[in-house]
Amino acid sequence: MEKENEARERLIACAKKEFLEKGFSKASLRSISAAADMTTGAVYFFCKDKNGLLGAVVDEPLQKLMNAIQEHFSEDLSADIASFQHKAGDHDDFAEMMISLLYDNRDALLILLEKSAGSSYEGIVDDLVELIERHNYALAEKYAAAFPGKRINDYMLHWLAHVEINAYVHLITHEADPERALKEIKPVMDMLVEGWMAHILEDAD
Amino acid sequence: MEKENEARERLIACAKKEFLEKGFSKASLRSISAAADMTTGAVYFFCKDKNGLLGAVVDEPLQKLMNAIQEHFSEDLSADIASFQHKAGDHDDFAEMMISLLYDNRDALLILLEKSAGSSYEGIVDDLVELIERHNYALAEKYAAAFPGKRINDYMLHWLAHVEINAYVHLITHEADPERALKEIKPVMDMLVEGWMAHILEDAD
Amino acid sequence: MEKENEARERLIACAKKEFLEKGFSKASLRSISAAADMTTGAVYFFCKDKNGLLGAVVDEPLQKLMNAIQEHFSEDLSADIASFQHKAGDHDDFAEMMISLLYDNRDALLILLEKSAGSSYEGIVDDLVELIERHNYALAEKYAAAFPGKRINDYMLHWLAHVEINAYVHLITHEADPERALKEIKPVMDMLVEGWMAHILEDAD
Amino acid sequence: MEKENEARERLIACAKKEFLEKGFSKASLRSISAAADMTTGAVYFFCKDKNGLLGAVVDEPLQKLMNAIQEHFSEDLSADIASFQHKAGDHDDFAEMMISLLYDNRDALLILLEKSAGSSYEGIVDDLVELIERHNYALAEKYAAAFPGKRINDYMLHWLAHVEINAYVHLITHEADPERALKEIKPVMDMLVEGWMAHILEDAD
DNA sequence: TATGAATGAGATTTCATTCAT
DNA sequence: CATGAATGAAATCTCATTCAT
Repeated sequence: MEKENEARERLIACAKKEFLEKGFSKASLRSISAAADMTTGAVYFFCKDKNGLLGAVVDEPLQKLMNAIQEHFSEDLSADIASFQHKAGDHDDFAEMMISLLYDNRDALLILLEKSAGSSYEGIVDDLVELIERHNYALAEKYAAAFPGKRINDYMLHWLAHVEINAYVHLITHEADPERALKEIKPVMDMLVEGWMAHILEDAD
Repeated sequence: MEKENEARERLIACAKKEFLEKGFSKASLRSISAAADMTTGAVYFFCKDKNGLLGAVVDEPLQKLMNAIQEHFSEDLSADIASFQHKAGDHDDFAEMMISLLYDNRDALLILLEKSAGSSYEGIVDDLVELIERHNYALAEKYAAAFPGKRINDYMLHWLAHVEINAYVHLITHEADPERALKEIKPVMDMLVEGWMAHILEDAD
Repeated sequence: MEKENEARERLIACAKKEFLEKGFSKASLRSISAAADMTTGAVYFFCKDKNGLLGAVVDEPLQKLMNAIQEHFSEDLSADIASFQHKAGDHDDFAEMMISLLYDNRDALLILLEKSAGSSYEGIVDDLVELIERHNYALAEKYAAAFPGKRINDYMLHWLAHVEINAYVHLITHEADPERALKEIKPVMDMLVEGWMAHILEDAD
Repeated sequence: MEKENEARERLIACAKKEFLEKGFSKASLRSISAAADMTTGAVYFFCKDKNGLLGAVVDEPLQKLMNAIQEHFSEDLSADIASFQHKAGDHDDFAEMMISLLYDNRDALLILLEKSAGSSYEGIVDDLVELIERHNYALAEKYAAAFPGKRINDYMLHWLAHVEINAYVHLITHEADPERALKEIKPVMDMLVEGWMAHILEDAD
């Protein structure tokens, strides 16, 4: 029973290695299947195609990540946000969750976020950015309500979402140790919150 | 007279288009030369190889960019930096210069910065980050001198250089109009300067 | 059962033919695969590359040849060489062995020895010459011991090794029948032995 | 006036260099003309084609060599060969002539004899062998007249012609200095003469 | 369940040669 | 006298994918 999965897991492990080293486009199914000690034909038994093989590597971590973010956001928004002072603390929670998720599946997520060009996942970073962006937009609207004569700076909003995601991408790319990563990311997130509050609104007209 | 360069320019224009659409790796010399109405052999009369063709597209803009940055930095450092308050204004100059350079050759630089994976230029963004990082490190050391008991946060320094470059990459990617671009980038740079001053130093030990 | 190797053997047979006719460099994988009734891609399923295809043709005969020579030499040297008069007879054994090996795989060895320019095998004749040369040098040193005031003529030693190898190359090139070949090679080898004994030593200074 | 030949001579010198390094087949007209600082088109002004360029390099030395050999042979045969004892001395003359000719145009002749595969000159060594062979055959017939019951060993005759030519090819390949070359070739030629006399005739059936 | 042979289309690159100017 | 642009065909090699067995 378990044996049936052995080959599949070997395949996925080898695929992960190759994708990480060469990126999706340059990865070769031949060399992956050779490394996994099977034929190219076998790959097509386990997965639909090359893109499906990438899916086998990244789908689960991706789902976990998306779910966790969305769950966090729904709590975040439904909570009564009396003051934005609490944001920093919230971000600490968010950072801890993200780092725990990211480092549990670091290789797969590195592939997904940085090495998936050419696959159906190549726009995934933009999707994440959009997710963050939508959430932050809701937040910004509440914030703006307190400042008549101000309006949301859309470019800033988009760019900050972009930077927030890339802060995590940069982190898992450059820092292998999750504990140090948590220490590194905190001032980064603080800076982003401060920047958010200082610049997310601009003068109307 | 001008006719002599016609074909070459047609080739480079078509190459630019293809690189922009597909990226270096997936760009096809066949389809480039077909679009430029010549044989693949002819491409090799004009350029050494595929990488050389990319060079023909990006080398000049790249040189201009690097020279301008380096020149700016040497002025910047040699100037007497009595107070860091002036930094914001300095950044305005830098931003204007960058935007003018970036938008004069937007397509070529988009290719260089975002679509050059697989070519000899693929590390260029990291090179630029390093350039900024070295400059900022020198700045940070002067800054740190005024705060005993503090030391430079190396991760923050590197990440901020990274973000600074990517702010410009993001800008030319998402904003086609240089005047609007200048307006968009200003609060971004302000935010980075504020973040820099607030977080570039950390408590020693 | 045997059918599984059919295509591979067809390929190797066609490659042998083409290499023999055109030499390695001018041989075309396209025309080889066309002759073998398969696509060029299929060639790369069976072999690593063009050089590997040549290997598939010549490796086995080459190994046999090298092993046989080396084995003969180790017997030859370890034997008690009381008198050099026996050399002629020894050479008969050597000649018989060589001819039997050479004519068992005549086409492959013709390719290897005369048509492999441009491949990784192109220095193989020199390697064989060196092998013979080293062996003959050891022999010459024993011989020289009996003649004080004489020393080994290095150029002659090298040239004779060269001629010995080329005598066999010439033989398989010009004589298709192994029995006649054996008859032809005998006086040639006799002449080389006589020449060796008469000229391998020169007056010291 | 002389200037007109400057470019041509530069071209030929560069061609000589490239042919020597890469051999005729792998030599590239592009790289030759680039080295000679002219366009590929210009090559076709000076020479008919690639083969003609090789001709420009080797024709003159080749003619000199052929003429000298033929002249020597006609003297040799017309002379009254009472005894074959004189042959050794004759060979000394021949050797001196050959070395003088070969080393006057060493590079060109090296190309001709060893690097002309793929060109119209690729059979030149065989032509020279045939020239020698025909001459030696005439000699052998005179020799045979003195030994009834013997006949010419055709294979030996051909092989010895082959070896004689290759002795010179080997010489210019391995020995750069003409004086040392003359010293090296003498025992080689002696050996060949002795071998000739001992083995050129075989028992008639 | 898995194999291994094979495809077919594509990739980049090189080359001798030509010819209008 | 010489150029420089261009051709066109061929070269080797790589790849994801398929399918009979």
